[in-house]
Amino acid sequence: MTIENNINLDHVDLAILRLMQENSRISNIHMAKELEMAPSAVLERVKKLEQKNVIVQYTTRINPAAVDLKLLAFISLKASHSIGCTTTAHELSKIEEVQEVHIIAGDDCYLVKVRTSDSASLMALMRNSFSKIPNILSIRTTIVLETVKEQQQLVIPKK
Amino acid sequence: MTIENNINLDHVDLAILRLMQENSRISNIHMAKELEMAPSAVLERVKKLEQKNVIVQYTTRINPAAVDLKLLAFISLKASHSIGCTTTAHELSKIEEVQEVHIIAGDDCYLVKVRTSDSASLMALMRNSFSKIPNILSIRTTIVLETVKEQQQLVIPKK
DNA sequence: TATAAATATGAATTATATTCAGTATTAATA
DNA sequence: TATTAATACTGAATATAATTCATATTTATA
Repeated sequence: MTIENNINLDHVDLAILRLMQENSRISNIHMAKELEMAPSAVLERVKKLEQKNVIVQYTTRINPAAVDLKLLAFISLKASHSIGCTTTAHELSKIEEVQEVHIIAGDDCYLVKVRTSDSASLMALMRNSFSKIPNILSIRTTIVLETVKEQQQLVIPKK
Repeated sequence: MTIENNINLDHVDLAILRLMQENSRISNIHMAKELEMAPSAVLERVKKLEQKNVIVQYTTRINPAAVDLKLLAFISLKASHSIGCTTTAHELSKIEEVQEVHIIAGDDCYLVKVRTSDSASLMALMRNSFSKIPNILSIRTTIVLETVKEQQQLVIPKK
């Protein structure tokens, strides 16, 4: 399911992905016009992209401020290797406010992206959730002052 | 357009956001059943959320490996303050492979998220794009070995 | 409480997704 | 290269869903 094997996307597939990445609620008819083919053919390809797990999810980007998540922070964590790396990573993943967990190369072990309403709730989160995870040696928090670009989309290659 | 003023989302709005975040292609009828109200009423609320810029975009999450973007990296940049902070940030934003640009507190100035196919193309990117930006004092690259959680979604508050 | 504004309903209409049989195209194989 | 098999596309028919709108209900405000 997760691993892709014999994926071979042609330029039509890539064009579909580009369109759907830009607007997942685009109609088949609109895409079909754009691509100069029948709606049913487009639909067939989309279904195939879903099956092949090329398309992971149709989602909605929400203004964080509108739902009171104004504080964004990146947290670097170092942990002792007494427990497996993925074990700790999964502990981190369980925390609701944690949006991303990456295992990274270098001195630190994990890089975590967190959203909270404000610095007070970030503090609370550190105290109540992060500190509870065993074998963590150090925590370094980087507060984001301003986000200039946030393109959750991928740059689909030309060909 | 960007700044939210008198936004007041009730629990129905939040429920809609939760559903659409999970699946932006969910039908109105399905949502209406879930929320026990008429499809037209749901539609009206959705349109309003779009207008209010609470809903930013309907997008499609694509498996990065499927489009040959297997390398994820975070890059910390320090810059001299000879030029305004946002100027440099916008230069960084122009780079296609750059997914996110954050202005951060602390010693470094910027945190940038980048996706490329492999380390070679990351190198090339550094040489051809990042190095071209004036007044950059230092660059520190963190390679992601494995992503354990990648929830681009926000945790919509209960109430 | 009276009035206005906002929100909801449900039926009618319009638009879109989905299905499917037939056809074309492409790829594989002898 | 000819033949076959597999894959992809088309277009019409059908099913499903979005959208509109007149009316009703609820909520907020004077």
